[in-house]
Amino acid sequence: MPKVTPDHKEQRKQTILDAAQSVFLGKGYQLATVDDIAARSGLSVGALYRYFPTKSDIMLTLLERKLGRAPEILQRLTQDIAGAWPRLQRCIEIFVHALHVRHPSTGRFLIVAWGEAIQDNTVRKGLQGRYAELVDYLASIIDEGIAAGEFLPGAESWVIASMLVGMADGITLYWSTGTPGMDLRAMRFTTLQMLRNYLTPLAIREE
Amino acid sequence: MPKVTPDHKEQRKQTILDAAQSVFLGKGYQLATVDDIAARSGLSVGALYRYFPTKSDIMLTLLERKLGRAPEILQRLTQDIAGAWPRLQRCIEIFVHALHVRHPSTGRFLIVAWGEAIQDNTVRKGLQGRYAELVDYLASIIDEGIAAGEFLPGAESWVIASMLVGMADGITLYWSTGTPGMDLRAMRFTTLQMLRNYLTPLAIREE
Amino acid sequence: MPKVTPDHKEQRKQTILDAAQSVFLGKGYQLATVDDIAARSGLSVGALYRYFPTKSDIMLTLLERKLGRAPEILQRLTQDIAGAWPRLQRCIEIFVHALHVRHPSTGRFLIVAWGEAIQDNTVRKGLQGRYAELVDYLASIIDEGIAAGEFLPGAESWVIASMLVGMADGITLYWSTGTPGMDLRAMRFTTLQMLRNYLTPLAIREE
Amino acid sequence: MPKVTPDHKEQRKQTILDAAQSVFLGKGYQLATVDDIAARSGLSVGALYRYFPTKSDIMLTLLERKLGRAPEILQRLTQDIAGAWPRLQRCIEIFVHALHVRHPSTGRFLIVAWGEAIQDNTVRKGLQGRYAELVDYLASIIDEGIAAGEFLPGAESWVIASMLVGMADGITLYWSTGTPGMDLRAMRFTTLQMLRNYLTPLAIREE
DNA sequence: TATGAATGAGGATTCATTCAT
DNA sequence: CATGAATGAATCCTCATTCAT
Repeated sequence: MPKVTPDHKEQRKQTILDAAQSVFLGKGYQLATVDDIAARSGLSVGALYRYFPTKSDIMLTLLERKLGRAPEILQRLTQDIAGAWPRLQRCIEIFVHALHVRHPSTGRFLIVAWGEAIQDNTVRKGLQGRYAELVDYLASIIDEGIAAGEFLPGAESWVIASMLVGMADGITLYWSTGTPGMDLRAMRFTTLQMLRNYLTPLAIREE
Repeated sequence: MPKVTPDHKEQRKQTILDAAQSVFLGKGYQLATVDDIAARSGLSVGALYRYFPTKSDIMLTLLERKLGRAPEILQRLTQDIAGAWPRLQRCIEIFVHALHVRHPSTGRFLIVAWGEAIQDNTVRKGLQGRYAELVDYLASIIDEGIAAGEFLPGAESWVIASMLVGMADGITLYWSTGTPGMDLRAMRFTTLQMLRNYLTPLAIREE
Repeated sequence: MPKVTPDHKEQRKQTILDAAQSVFLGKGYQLATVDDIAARSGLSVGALYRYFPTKSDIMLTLLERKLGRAPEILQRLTQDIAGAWPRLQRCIEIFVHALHVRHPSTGRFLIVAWGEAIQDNTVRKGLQGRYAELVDYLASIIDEGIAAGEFLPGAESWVIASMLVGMADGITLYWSTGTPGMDLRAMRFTTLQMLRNYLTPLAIREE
Repeated sequence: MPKVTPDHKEQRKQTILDAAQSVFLGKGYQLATVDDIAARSGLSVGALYRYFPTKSDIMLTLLERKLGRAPEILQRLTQDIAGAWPRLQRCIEIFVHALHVRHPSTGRFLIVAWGEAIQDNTVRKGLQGRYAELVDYLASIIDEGIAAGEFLPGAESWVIASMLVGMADGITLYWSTGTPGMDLRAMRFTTLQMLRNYLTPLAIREE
């Protein structure tokens, strides 16, 4: 009789992933040892290898769960909002909020992942996939706004979305490493201002 | 017996740094071995250690020379341009140009450096310092524009500059790793458009 | 609750031994893991340890059952044959037949056992004991032939028997590993020819 | 300036191989650790890996040098002997002599190699190749004897040679592990006797 | 100065064995 | 009795750094 097979396994995996993340955040992937992870998770090395065949798989799973789900989550949190502009606005607020309050560690993990992306194709593809999904979603919002006559007709949705995601990740790099003098709130405000200026010119707004 | 003291040493250092960079770009810092660097540079490991006391020092020097000089270079290339807007415009063009044509490897090195920044304070400080210098310079241009009545009086120069540098680095991450579907030219165009809309509202432009 | 005590245990043991043998034949003893054996036998590792206290014990039991019984079996199959020469002839035929048709895997197991004999005294003693028993039995046949005037009086039975067993095992090594170009039938024929020439010289045969 | 490149490297290799052999003879290949070999050779593990890329390569090289050269050596030692029978006789004497006096460890190494042959194709091929070469050489002697009218015309040289080599290796197994009661001298004598009886029947001998 | 052989601690991974359920 | 998760010592191999020549 299997004692716990159903979710006991999932719990263990999660324990390991949590331990791994916290170790990775401290020393990066390469410098983190499997022993470190085992120690932090309270398991033995051997046990760890029952759940992940390789140190690399831990990283990959972490990547998938911590970063890969971002697009889906963002979508879930905003899809019910009416109006392209409010939805876009909400996306940006969520990003800032997440960075600021909710998951400050995710930012650091993004950096660790980028560090590995240089020599690990799977990691690189993972990050690029996440990027594409985020851009797609933001672009779809903008397109919707254009279609609804809410936004400037000629706006290049994909370009704008790319810039937003790029800026988000760039800012994450610095913010997550404690760069002094960053004012996320002001950046959010200015970004929204610029977007509004650009997407909804006077002509439209006045209607 | 006489020769080799003045800049022969500097040449050797540069050879090593070049070799190191190309190795780092391929496997990252941790996975690159000193033997790799020695082999690529055509020198022996022993020789290498005459110029750099530690593998880490190679990285640090590289960081300083390849990334740390960016602010200074940007400044040198643009300081003589008259007018805040043309100068700002030029900065963005230079960035895109550098990414696109001139130093495509610098982008990858930036990623490698970020990977190390997680656990290496010196690297982190280096990256943050570069960030601060770049932001300072861009902000100074904007401030100048405001002072000259060229830009919107209330614009928060430091915030805007932060956003620009953040976006630049974020885009660099993806671009340097060959993310498909990125249109740097269009991004540059749209960025300039947005900035212009924001910084020089109709009221000012009409004057 | 009642059942399983008499020979159920023996059946289990046999299942395990069969599984173990087939695993050993594939990767040798050292490389075979207890998990391998458990998997092949359809039992759990834990169950396996109820029947054998140690991986080593599995090997030892296997050695005893698969190799150690050979002398006894050979004896049983030939003891009723009248005449020393027909009996000797039959022994050689049985050996070739076994190698050829019946138990091709036994040969490979002999090799595995020899591999262990280097560092395991018990295994070594087991193989040497089997050797001694086989030699003893063959020598006893020859001695009988001499006593019966069937064979050359001065023949050194133990020496000849040793040579036969040695040759048998040597040939087994190569045959069991698929060495190309071995003609067991011809070897059997020539061996019998030589033995006959040697043991029953013309003088005797003509009588 | 390379300090010692020419044969310093070969010397080191030999040192390592000697150490490895003595370790292998004691615990077999699998149980022998690289640390064992390093310790016995007086070198560090790291040094060892400068000369052999893998533990397995040490084994393979050893196989080649200690066993693979046997056919060549046998040939060199006997090729100048006139007459097929004297040459065949000498081969057998050399084998017994080698086993007895000169290289008692080679026999044990043969066993270790066989133990690996089960799961290592290269080792298996090596042993089979050595076998084929030895058989070929002995068969060529016999063929020569037949051609010269010295031996029985119908003798199947390859079969006889196979039997001899098989017997040699089989006997080696037992002898090298100290099996009691083996009389190599008597075996040699009886083998020669049998061969002579078989290959040079009275008809030929009387001529 | 330059060389590259040597060092040896450290890291990922395996596996015989135990034991709570 | 059976299960299979857990343990952790042991193994192969790597690599930054040193130093004799």
